[in-house]
Amino acid sequence: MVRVKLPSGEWIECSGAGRILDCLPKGVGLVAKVGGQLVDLTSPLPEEGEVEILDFDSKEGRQVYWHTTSHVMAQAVKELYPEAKLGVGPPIEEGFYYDFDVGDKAFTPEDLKKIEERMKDIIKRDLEIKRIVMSREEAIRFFRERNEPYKVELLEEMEEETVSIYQQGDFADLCRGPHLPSTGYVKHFKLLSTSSAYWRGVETNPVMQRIYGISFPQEELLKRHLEMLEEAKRRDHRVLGAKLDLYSIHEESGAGLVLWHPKGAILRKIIADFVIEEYMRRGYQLVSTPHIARGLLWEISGHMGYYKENMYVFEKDGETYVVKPMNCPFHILIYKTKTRSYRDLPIRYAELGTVYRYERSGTLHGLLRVRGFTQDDGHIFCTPEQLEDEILGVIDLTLYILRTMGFHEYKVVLSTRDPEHPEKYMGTDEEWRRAQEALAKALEKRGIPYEEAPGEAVFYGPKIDIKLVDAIGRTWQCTTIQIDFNLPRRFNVTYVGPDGKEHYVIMIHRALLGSLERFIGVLIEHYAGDFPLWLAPVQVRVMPISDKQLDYARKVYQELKDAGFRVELDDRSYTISYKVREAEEEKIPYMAIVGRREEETGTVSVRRRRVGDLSQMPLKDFIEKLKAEIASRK
RNA sequence: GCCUCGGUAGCCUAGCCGGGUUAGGGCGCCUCCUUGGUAAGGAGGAGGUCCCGGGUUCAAAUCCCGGCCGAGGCUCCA
Repeated sequence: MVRVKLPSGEWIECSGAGRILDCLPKGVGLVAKVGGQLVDLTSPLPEEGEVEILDFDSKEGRQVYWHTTSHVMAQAVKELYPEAKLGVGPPIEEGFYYDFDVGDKAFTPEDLKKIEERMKDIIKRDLEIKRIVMSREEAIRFFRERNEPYKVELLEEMEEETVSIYQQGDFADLCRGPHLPSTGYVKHFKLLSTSSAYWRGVETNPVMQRIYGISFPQEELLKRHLEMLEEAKRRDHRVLGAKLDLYSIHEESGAGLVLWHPKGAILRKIIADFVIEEYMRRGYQLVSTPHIARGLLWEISGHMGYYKENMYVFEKDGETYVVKPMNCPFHILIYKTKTRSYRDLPIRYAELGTVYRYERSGTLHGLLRVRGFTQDDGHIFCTPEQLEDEILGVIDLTLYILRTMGFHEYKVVLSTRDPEHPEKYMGTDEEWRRAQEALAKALEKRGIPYEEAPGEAVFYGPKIDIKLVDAIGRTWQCTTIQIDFNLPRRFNVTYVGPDGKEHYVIMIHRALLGSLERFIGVLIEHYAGDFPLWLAPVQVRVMPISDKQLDYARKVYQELKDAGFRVELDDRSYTISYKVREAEEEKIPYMAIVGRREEETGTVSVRRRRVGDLSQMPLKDFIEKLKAEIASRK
């Protein structure tokens, strides 16, 4: 007797020698979980114990669904282009892809249509998907016969002695599985894009053609997903950035170098002022350091060795200089101007430091990936005992800032060292143990769920990365909190302990917004350009109904300006409808409309963007209303 | 850097496949009329190296080759 938990939460009981699938109500479930292990619904029912059935509402269910769709796509491609060689085809965060070696060919949109048609046909055939277990040797022979060299290469590098192959009709793929019971399980799908990718992501390897797609069990879900992709396009910060007149990037001045226009510059200043003020409140001291430094500094820091490719280096009078790619060495030099006692620690330096890093041209992307950017950088020098409290402080500060900026959901990753290869890392075992523990404990104390990523730490220390989730569910990496065992040694950064001896400080690098450029890019997409009042580059536009009210409009404008608001006057001789339409499109939060009636009563008619007319009110009341809304930062 | 796709006025875009009058439209800009009460008032006008170079042709925005630039990916990362 086996207890089976259905996706609905309901339990049923099964027994017998059949497949798991046979005891389920028709159409229920995509994959099963037995003893923590995902298995095919077509696998035999265990004799006893519990089986959990998963459907598309679970992450695992979706992954299996997408994985099978990728096999269906691969089968369609093989049927249409028999010469295509299979690469790999996994499910991803949102959908799936499959890589093919098709020689010089590239898939066109018309090819995708053809492939989609063939996929529909394969789904209609409702081919049974069979799991076949064989020895690795057998599998190598199998794929060699089928002329699939990439599969053979994968197999030759595997350590397992037996492997599984999934077969549907004439199509077979090396695959761990599990998969859906038959191709008919795939319902609604769409091939989204093509690109090239190197075999196994290595530049010297052959180029393969990748096709991305997505699938859903209900048409409605597919429709919604495609709408979400449209929505993401609508929010593109590069389009909005131009439309809202925030910034531009020019061929003449260089790719990846941002020119902030008045409206973008003010947005940048509002954000910068906000974070600096908050830093000062929390015990940071502001420092400021130059844009260039002698090469010597970067020799000491080690960047000349392992980071040289990314640095802008130049010569003057036979001396090498470097445009700074980081701020930390400067902050260290400031720290080192005095002998520091443990009583002086922690010392927290902050700087909005503009750094320059050479990035390959293909990687540049609007504001999200640039070559010159301003980090909201900070370095904390502390003792090992202080580490946990400092991390707590940084986490609290980060969450406060991100929440204020309108982000309420996060994904947190704790990157730790690879326990198998401690020799790849700087610092002692004790330091690593202590640091990793401090990071984990701080997260736990705040009840923040996180994912641990062993082996993902950089060589100089463990780190916490915070990815924020935006209004339409996409994640963006901004915040990083890193512990550094390397630079204190290279620069001999120490403090005198209670024992009268010198000890290396613990150094924490932290950038909370990451960079102003990237953060503003994310912010534009998050709000779709429709910023809350406290961030809006223009908060109010005063609009006279006709030229007869120009004098009164100027007076209103001046009073609002004197009250400290970011205000504009639309003194053009256009109709009010036209001015309203334009202000709405420019996403200006408030319109102060003044006509004869307002002039006579000393009032303004207030219109809130996207809401409409809020009716006439005394100018004083409007000012109070604005002040309250700005103070709420909502 | 590599692969794919693209490049027509400040911006968006038709024309390109099947070469053939002065390259068409919209926004914006300028001038004039209009002074209008909450998402486009009307008329007129200016504005183009059709990315650049070469080739094919009687004829090239259109076809071919090379280059430059951009976008989407790969890779990397804040």
